[in-house]
Amino acid sequence: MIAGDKSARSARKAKGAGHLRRGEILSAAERIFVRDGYHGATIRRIADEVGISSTALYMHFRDKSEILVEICEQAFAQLTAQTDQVAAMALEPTERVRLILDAYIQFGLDNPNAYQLVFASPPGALSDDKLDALNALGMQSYGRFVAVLGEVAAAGRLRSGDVDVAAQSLWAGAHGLVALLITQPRFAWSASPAALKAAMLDTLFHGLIIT
Amino acid sequence: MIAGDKSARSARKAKGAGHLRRGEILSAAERIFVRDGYHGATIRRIADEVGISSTALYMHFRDKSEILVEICEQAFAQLTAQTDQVAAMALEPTERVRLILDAYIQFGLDNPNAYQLVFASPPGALSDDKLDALNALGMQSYGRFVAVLGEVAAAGRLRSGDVDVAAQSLWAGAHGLVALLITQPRFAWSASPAALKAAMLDTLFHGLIIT
Amino acid sequence: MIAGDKSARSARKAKGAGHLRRGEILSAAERIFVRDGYHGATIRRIADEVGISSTALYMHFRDKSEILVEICEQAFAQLTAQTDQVAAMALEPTERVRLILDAYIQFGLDNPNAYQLVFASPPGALSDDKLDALNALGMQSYGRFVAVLGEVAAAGRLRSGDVDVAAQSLWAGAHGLVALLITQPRFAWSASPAALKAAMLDTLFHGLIIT
Amino acid sequence: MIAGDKSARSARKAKGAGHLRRGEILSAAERIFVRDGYHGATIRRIADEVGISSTALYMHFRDKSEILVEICEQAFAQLTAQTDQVAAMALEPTERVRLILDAYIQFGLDNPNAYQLVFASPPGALSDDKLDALNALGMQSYGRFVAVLGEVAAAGRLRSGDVDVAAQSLWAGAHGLVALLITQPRFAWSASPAALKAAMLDTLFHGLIIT
DNA sequence: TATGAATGAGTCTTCATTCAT
DNA sequence: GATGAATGAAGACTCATTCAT
Repeated sequence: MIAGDKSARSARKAKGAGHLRRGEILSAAERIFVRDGYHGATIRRIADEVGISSTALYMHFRDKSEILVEICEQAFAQLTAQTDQVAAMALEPTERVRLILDAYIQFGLDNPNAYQLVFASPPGALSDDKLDALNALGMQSYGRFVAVLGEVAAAGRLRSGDVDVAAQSLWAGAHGLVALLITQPRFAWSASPAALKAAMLDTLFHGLIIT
Repeated sequence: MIAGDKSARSARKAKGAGHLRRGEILSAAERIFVRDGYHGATIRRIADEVGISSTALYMHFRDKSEILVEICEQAFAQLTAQTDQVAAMALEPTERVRLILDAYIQFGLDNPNAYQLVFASPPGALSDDKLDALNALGMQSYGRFVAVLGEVAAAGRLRSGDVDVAAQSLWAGAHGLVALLITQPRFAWSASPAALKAAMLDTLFHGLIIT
Repeated sequence: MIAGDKSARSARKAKGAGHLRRGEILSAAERIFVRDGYHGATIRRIADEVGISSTALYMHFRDKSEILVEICEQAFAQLTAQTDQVAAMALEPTERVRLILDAYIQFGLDNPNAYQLVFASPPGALSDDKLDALNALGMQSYGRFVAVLGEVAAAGRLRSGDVDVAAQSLWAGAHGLVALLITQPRFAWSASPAALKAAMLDTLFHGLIIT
Repeated sequence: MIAGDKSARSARKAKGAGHLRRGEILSAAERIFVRDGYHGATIRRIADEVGISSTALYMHFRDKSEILVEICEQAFAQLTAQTDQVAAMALEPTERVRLILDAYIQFGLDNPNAYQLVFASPPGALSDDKLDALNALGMQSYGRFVAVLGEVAAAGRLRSGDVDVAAQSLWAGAHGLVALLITQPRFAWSASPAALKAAMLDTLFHGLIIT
């Protein structure tokens, strides 16, 4: 039913200005989610930011969590597309792994809002159903990544034996940098985000991959 | 718990009683912060968990954020003490660096509540003043860590030239693992937290430090 | 229903189209009034049930209460017609009184929705004007009934002296059964509605009318 | 748990002024329920009537339906007590049956508010659990009544064979009068409520009971 | 005739906080 | 040191209704 609803709604909105409003709301919500966190992003504040009444939000989204979910879905879709693109490049597997991670970190820095939503949404914000759905989406991108890393392992270029553990270490390293840069803007970082990203990738690659 | 309360009542005029209450409140608050997130941890729920009226909380803490701050302070104090202890050990600097990071990760896994509070407290929860104070505390522990890493660099054992960048990479790597393990319990981790911790430390050390 | 709509569109300028819609809306509203009560019957739900937009309802009815009123009017018209028909039969007055009451109860059981609306519409739902108008309609049917009962009295067959009091007792008895059967479906009724109806009529007749 | 809660709350309130407030709220709510119906009786209006903030209501009642339930419970308790008292009188069974019904009707006329709440609470107002609980309470009073009517039957004084059907007819008759008098104040009643009550009881008794 | 978009008032409920006792 | 009662502000959400198209 939900799926039916949605397809009906997209059909409706495709022909009119509804699409625009939906987009406006999503980006306003994203902005506020970042600035004030999930609970600070109240329906009223989002509506104010868009310049409409709070009631009007309910014409476009069933409830508050639907806004959150949609933002995450968009972000994940983008991430997966980006990962797919890099994974399909005609390059050495090790280079592709590095590019994927590079793009991942860059994505996090470019979309701190969505990134935080996905990786640090507060307990209770989303129902288990929605969390599961979101997790499944996240797995798509991660799956691509592990596949390429598998190629590296198959080529005998992985220092550690276990592909999964290696993948999780790389992911954790990338995530750590994104997360800290986002949540600790007051920290006295000693270099630009780009430089820190490069340093982190160097570290992880020296650490894990035989070049 | 309620029974405990009552038995304590006979001794409530004893000098230390207020202190005990404060401690009870702090640990109750910490428990709930973890379970329900910052916004889920309401004054009433904390008071119920302790077994006192919500009004009574205000006899011990000026407001909700003060509870939060105190939890963070305790956590940081513990972290700093632990870092100091390791830093003072009679070991090779590289070994001390590794032990510090190991203890850091372990601390995060053991105190996910406080850890999240400190490194992912929702925007708006704390005033800028309090954030600054907390940051200063955090710097103590971080400063110890950088000092030891400086010894490593001085011994020419640092692959990268910049001590600060190296420190930040190591921190980010450690933080990433803690953060993901805490916030993604649904993920299909391929090894135990301890094993993942070891793998991450290996990676970071192979990557950054000349052994 | 939507398909039906579209096929009707070619003929929409035909005189009766508006009338059909009106009827559709009324029966949808009636259905929902029963299921969800007056306040549960929202404009949107009615519109959804019909398969049109909520705005479209306002092309046929000035506001929500107008729908309510019209349903009641229809019900009363039906009740009056039915009463008239029985009252005109070539039967003993006592038999006609009984048939009228029988039909009244049956009407209530067959149209619990409308019946409740008329006899238990929630305060505030209707303006005083509309209530007066509805009352006047109700009086038509009641008037017919009293007239026939007058014939019974004229024939000296009424145990009690006062025709009006007798009429009101009979009405109350009939109403009581309808009302309880409608509002207390969870009660452990010991017989079918039809049997209870017969029992109630027997009681009232033994009680009031000399046979 | 609910039971535990309640007993704790009564214990708390028993010693202070809370009891008074609770009572004030209940009677204010009852007044408004009558005047405006269940949905018209909003938390805010009730609070205004009492002269407190709407928030304060939640100190005394978990939610709106709890107020409703408590009113009904009180009414039922009163009704049961009254029925018990009459049922235990040293009178002929037939006289006791009549007195019970008389008191029942009088109770409805004296407490139109609670009466309507119990016998015409709108769908959706109460959860099934609460409805069941209320029904069980109602059955107590009804059970007493049926017992006395059983004595009448045992004495061979019941015109109809089935005690249950007879009881339900009597109940319906009594209810009908109460319901109409309450909901149709605009009707041109030809006698006082007391007179109509007497007439109704005469009718029902002539109809059902052999004197 | 019909609609999508919008709105202001209002729903119940929960929050952190205060005050008299 | 502790409490019950209270409150104003705010939370998400729904309502009947309107208006431009």
